[in-house]
Amino acid sequence: MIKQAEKTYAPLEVERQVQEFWNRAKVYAKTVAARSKGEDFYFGDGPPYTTGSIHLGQVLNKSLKDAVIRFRRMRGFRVRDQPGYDMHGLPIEVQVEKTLGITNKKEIEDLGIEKFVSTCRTFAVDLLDKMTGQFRALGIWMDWDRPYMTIRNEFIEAAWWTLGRAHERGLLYEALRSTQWCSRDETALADAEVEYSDETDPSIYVKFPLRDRPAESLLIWTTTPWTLPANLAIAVHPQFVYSKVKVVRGESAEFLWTMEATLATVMARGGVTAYEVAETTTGDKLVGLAYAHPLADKVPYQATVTGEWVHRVVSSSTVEAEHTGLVHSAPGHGPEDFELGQTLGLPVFSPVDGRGHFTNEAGVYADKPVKEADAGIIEDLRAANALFAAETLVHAYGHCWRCKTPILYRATVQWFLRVAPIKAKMVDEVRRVAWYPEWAGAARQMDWTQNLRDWCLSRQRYWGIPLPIWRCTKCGHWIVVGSSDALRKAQGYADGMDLHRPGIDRVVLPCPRCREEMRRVPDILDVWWDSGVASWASLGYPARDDEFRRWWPEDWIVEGPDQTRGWFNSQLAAGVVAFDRAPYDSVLMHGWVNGPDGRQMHKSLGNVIEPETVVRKFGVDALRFYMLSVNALWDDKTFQEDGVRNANRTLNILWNVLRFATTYMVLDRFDPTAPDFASISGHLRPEDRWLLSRLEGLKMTVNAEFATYSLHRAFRSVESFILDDLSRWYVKLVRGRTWTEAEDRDKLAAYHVLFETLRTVAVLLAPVTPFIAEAVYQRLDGKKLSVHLLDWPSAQEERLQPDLERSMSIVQELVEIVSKERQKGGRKLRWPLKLIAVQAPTPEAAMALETLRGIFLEQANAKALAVLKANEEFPGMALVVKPDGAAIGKAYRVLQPKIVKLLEGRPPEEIKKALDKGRLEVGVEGQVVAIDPSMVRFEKAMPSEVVRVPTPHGELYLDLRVTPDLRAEAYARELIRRIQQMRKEIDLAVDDFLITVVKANKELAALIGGQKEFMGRETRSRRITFTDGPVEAEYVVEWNDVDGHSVTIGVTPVHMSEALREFTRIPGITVAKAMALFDAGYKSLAALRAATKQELAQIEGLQVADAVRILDALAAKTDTSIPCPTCGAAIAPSTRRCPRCGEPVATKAMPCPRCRAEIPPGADKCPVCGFVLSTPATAAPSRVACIACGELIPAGSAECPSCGAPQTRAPAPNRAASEDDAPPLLKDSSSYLVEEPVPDEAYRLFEIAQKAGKGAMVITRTFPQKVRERLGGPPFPIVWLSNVGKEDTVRPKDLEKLSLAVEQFLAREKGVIFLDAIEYLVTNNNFLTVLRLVQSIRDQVAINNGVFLLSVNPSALDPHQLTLLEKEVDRVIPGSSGGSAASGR
RNA sequence: GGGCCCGUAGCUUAGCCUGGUUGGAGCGUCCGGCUGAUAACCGGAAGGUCGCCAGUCCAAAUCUGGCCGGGCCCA
Repeated sequence: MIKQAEKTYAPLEVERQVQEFWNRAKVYAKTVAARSKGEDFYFGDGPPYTTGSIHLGQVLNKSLKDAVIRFRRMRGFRVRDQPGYDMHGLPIEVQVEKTLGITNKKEIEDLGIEKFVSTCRTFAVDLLDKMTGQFRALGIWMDWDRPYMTIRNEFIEAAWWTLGRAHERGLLYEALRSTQWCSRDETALADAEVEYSDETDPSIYVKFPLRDRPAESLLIWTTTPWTLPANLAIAVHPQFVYSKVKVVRGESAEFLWTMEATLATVMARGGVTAYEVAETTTGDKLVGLAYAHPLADKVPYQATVTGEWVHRVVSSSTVEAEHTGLVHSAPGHGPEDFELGQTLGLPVFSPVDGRGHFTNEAGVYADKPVKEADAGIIEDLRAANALFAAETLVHAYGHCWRCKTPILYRATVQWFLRVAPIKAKMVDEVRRVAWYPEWAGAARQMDWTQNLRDWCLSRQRYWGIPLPIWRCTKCGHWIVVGSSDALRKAQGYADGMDLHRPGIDRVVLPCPRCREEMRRVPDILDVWWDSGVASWASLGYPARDDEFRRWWPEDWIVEGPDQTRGWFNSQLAAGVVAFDRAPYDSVLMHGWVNGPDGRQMHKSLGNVIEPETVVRKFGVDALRFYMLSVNALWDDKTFQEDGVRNANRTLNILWNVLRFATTYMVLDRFDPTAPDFASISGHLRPEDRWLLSRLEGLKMTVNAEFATYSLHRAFRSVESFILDDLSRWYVKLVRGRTWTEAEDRDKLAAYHVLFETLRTVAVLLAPVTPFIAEAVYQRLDGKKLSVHLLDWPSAQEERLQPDLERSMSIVQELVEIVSKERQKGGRKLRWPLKLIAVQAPTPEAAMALETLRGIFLEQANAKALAVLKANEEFPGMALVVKPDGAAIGKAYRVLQPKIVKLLEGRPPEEIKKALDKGRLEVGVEGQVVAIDPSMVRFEKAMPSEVVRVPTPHGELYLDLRVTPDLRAEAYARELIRRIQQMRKEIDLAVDDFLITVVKANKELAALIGGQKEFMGRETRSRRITFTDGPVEAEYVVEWNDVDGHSVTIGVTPVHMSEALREFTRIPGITVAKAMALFDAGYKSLAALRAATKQELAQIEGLQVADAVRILDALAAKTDTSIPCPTCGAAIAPSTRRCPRCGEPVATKAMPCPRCRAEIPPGADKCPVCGFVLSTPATAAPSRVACIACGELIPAGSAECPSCGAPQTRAPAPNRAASEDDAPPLLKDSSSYLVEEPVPDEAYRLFEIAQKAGKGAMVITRTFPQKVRERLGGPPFPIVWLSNVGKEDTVRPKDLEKLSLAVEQFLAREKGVIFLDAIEYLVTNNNFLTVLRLVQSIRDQVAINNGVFLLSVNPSALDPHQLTLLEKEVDRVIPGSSGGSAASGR
């Protein structure tokens, strides 16, 4: 049933209601269940880190996921939608450290790892809950009750198993390497964990004196002075050209080796202006030169270290041609230095500890944090005369991405994944996977993958997946434990124990080689390994493989650009390690959400916007809509609150349209299922067909755009459909139709179109704005429990009407031009135009104006439209009098000038009229002069108030001249507008009436006197009076400027709408009759109850039959259905389980009808004997093909959800029987109209009644014998309508005789009167006479407890006539070819 | 230095893949209109070197190359 939408769109309230409804009716679970038979679709959720609060980027991320999941479900897929959380790692460790008030690893160990890790767990779970709450509030439908968590044992085992696979394939190794190290967290970092940001560092040029060449030095450049104590060599590029430069400063001269190419720049750095090149050579010639370490006296190691290449110039092709071209090399620090050192056999000297402090090996610098030592080192260099230049520079430098500490390079022993052997496969997989946009894969991911280096997997921390490597304390043999099974018999292992540290550290295994103890390597795994294995870990693999076999690999994943090196990469690597393939088949990469200034949101920039703030203002739907439609998903977004405001505005307009539609539908008790679409389709106006065509086009666009994830285009097209097509055009066009009082099909057609359109829009919006989509659907339709249970519509191209759309767009353009010209010419829209002409329209435009003439005139507010040929003259040309001076002068001499002036001053039409009859006599200076046709010529001219505009569709003429009639109408409209505003101000119900008094000056009153009826109709004024005295009314407003006049308007509400609504609910009581009742003093149902039949029958406009009806209706039991407490559907009071939502209705236990055992509330069957109380409504509906388009639709659908075609009335199995589904039984005292081309259903009903023992009488045109053959049964009287003139015939014109026959029959017995020849009667009589006969028979059966059954072929009657007939009966029944449901009335 | 993305009105952007009416919107500004979906809404005007320069083409916001600016990632 349609419910009126609330007056204003309150997004937060809508969200609250809908969330509450979803929870109450368990809609999410039911939506999932409804697709349980669909094709599998494995969506992989990239696990967000549990930070406790979500940011706008995550709003985009999850909204996008939600939209696609919902879309897929509506397309019939069974979607795996388990969310995930990344819960291990440094951020939580850091947070916990802060909470516990500790700052380093030692303090953690002192506190106890046990306590630390358990605090981390508590934190993580708590943060997870908070985030889940926020995601839920965003309307994200995922399986929030069972997310995958990286901290679970089964997840840990999956990570172990995968590492085991790596080991099996020989990809795991332990090595001493220069690694990126976070000194705060005291752990190694992987490439993926290093984040670059600007840092100010020293930039120094240092001289390294050559041993065997006095006064000669090598000049190097570095930004990390703290690595100089560990310097062991200086690298040159063998092919670069180097110069020995003579530099003279003061007294002394020295020689510096530096690269030739950058000589000038480098010298400038050192402030050297005078220098000369003493020698030039290539790098290879310098190799082998020995130098003295300038800090040898500060760092004892440097004084003692020996080796072939120690403190020598070495050759390296990695040296770049910048700065001095000589690179200081410290194999214990830089990765390239390390590699170089390894090949040359240099020692790995790394005098820095895990905390980033110099060790004792660093001599005087011992114990200092390395960065703090920079200044001292620079000073020492200066003192040693080794400093050439010292500056600072700002450059991108790596930081720990979790704690932001600048990284150090430090040589440590770590565990690595060897990438080289699998890289080719990874690259192939990047190529195979479908990327959206394409460059995210082909360019970005490919670039990253091709440059991959070995992956450092080990971390020296606590809160993470323990590295499953056990090593023999004696022989050093190590193994990888691939599952907890392998630990089962181990010492210290208990079944089901938590696999985290420190418990796992106590597990000891026997060494298979030497039988000694194996202990776990204390490291934990990089958290990226956690997420990398998510696609199978979340499926419980390898512990069990049922889910894995069913779902894996992921069909689709979507994340931001940071995941190129993050999750896209870790999954790819882990997938290739474990299964030789990427675990995903398609990847969508979305952009960043930046702050309003276009920069990334950062606390320090003060440009952070919290999702919560935005949601509070505009609601979740607006935010989601904005996020998914503002630009292409893969482009970065500059978040603008105005954009969300705009989205909210669009949704508000949608709501307004809904409000508009439902307001009138509810007033008219519109039932979208009856009469059905087929019977309406003949009444569709061009604008209706236009909108439906646009709707199909919209479906096509949305579907096409969804296919390539161009969601912004999909949703923008929905938006412009709502705004332009639906709200700004269609609603404007149909407004008038909804005001029609009568129950006519034209209005029903408009309702149908509005209904269909809004319903479809709700469906199309369901993925992106799930709340308002649900709200719209529930108010409109609600046949299904939720809009999210509906099937996604596919477009029917054959329903497109491109010609009509083209025509409409031409008319729209022309209307637009007219309004533009009106604005220029100062004619408001309320002032009608006399005439619009289009000259030489293009063929398209001519067709448009022909088919859509009415729309054009109405929207342009013009009285007439003329279409002119190219050579035709504008019909509104003005007549101009051209007096013939010579002819007049000849006749009247000196009077000539005065006569000419006088003639020119008179209306030309008047002169022409007189001259056409003969001659015109005018008085000049006391004389009467006669003007004959020879003295005057007439010309035609374009009046100045006619505007001529060229348009692409033809030349447009607008006649802006105002006539008294037009003026009257304009003023009437001015007053109407003001009265309407007053209605609104006193908050009067739309369908209520007024008494209106208008005080205006005589001139105005006289002008608009003729418009009273128009004004009354438009303002629902039962009476309008003009007065010149004081205005007495309930509400009076003085309008000072009604286009120049002062008018006082008084309105007094009649307050009868409530009563009218109640009264018209009684079958057969029209609005007019209801008003008669009201006027007679019956203002409520209670008042009616107190009335007697006689009293009612005496009311003017009412008949005895009406009185009977009223009293019957009041006596009858009122609607006994109750709303389902869960979903609000109307259900019978005895229902135990709601057929719509499937939720229990009963709150009390009841005894089993069979065994008397107690059946608990909500149960469907007896727990003891199994007796089934009612058929469960949730039985999965089987699907059948639509008879028209072949789309698979739920069995029992009345209409195809895709093409709208009505389905034959195959009774759906398992459907709870309701009154509407049952064959309509003929009730006594009632009249029925069966609409069908041939009277099959009517005959069937008649037969049923007859078999039930009712008396019967048939009035027919068919030969009586044939009727008897067809109906059989006991004999019954037949009135044969025929002109044959036999005794038993009645001539079709002789309605009196017919009426008499009926009267006699009813006097004899109370039976069924079946008339199947109404069309025949109509063709032979005035329709109103036939209608009166119908009324009379109807009234007679009402009084005599008979039944009147009328069969009609709808296409044989004028629709208007059909409508009138429908109004006279109690119930209209669509026949066999008409549709499926009967319409109650 | 390398890879990728972005650059269109004051702001946010569509259009670019697949070249072709006069480059569309929204916000903001100014001016108007409308009035029972209106605490709304609608229209008009002003506002554009489509980052710049070349090239291809009958034709370039769109394709190609180069440059400039911004961003992300990598070195």
